[in-house]
Amino acid sequence: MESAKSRRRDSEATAAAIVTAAAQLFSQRGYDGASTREIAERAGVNVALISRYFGSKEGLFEASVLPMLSIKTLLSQDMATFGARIAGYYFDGLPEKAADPILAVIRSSGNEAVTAKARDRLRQQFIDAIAEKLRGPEAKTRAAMIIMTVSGVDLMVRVLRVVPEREDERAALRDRLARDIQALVDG
Amino acid sequence: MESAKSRRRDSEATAAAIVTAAAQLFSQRGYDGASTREIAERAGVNVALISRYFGSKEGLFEASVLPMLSIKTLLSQDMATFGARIAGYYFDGLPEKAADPILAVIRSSGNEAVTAKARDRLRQQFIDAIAEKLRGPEAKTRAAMIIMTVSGVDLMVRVLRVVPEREDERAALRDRLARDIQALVDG
DNA sequence: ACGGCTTGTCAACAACTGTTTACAAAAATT
DNA sequence: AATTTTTGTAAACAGTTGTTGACAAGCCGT
Repeated sequence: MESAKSRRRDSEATAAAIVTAAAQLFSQRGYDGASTREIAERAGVNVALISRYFGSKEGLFEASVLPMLSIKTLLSQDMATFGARIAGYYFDGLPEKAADPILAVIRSSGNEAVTAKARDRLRQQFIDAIAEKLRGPEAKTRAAMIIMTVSGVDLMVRVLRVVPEREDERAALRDRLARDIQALVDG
Repeated sequence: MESAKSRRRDSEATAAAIVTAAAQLFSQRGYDGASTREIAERAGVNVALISRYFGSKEGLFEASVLPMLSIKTLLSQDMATFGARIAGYYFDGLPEKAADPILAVIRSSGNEAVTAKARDRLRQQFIDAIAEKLRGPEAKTRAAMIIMTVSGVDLMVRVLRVVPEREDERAALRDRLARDIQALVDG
């Protein structure tokens, strides 16, 4: 993170620092927009170490963003409150700077090589993972609808930052979102 | 479009060719990913003409992508079939190469200057435009839900190309999408 | 304290970026 | 027909990109 001079030499720690910085910057600027030099600088590390530890920029993307593409934590809790939890995540004080793998994938989608890698993981870790948790008919279809809706929210709220200005309108949208997603969960 | 040599000199026509090529490439690769040289090459035109006619790359983005950010045509028809038309648009033979302004904005979202310009237009031309067409309570909220859902579909289908492999699953998803969007339209 | 291995630094590379400048060719105007 | 204005070309610019190779510094077992 900071002052590499003072830090004792530790390859694991520096590699981890690179991964953390990369996850943030890929989320913020996308794959092409985030330069290796900026990543290295934020990690308090020399640029050349990216090549050394991850082979290439693409290798770093795989090591930093792809492993985060999962919503296991959200799925591990009670599915009866899934809609409310999702809606709350996006509308109740979202952390602006935090690394968001969906954000990273979206902003990197101009790069086909990167997108292809994310695609499979997205299918497994999101749609299939959700479908498994659903009871009732058309589980796969409903899971796809959920992920489409959620990613649309992600897109509007986090990527484009198009949200209602008035507080009551925001609350209304959050509640509606919670209800509609929950309806898809319940079937 | 092609062979500029043979074409008679016509500033309007060449400017239009640049706009067309730009709309395609911005959609495909995003703002940063699409280079001025590639745009010029596709338009069959010298790179320097981009600066001459549009001032800068950003000027070209404004002139090519922003004007397309509208769904007036989809809103001008009978709103009772809105859901089905949207669903059909995405699931019945989508044209891979066609320029898609939403796609362009998504893929350019790493660039804040560009995103800011798109934000306002998106609010006006999409959310507000839809809200005007809706009858019943919570029109604005429902409009926001619609645009979130649709953009989520756009994201999954066009950007990440995550769609069900089996034909019947795709059809089920399309029908479900049509119904759910229509439900939001009807209130 | 010495050798060998790991970890980090520095400078350079070739390729590409958006933009500008000076100039040539074509068209319009006189 | 001569001249001015518009339209297009070519080359260069200054900057950034990802990656690499040679080298220095730190750490370890002996």
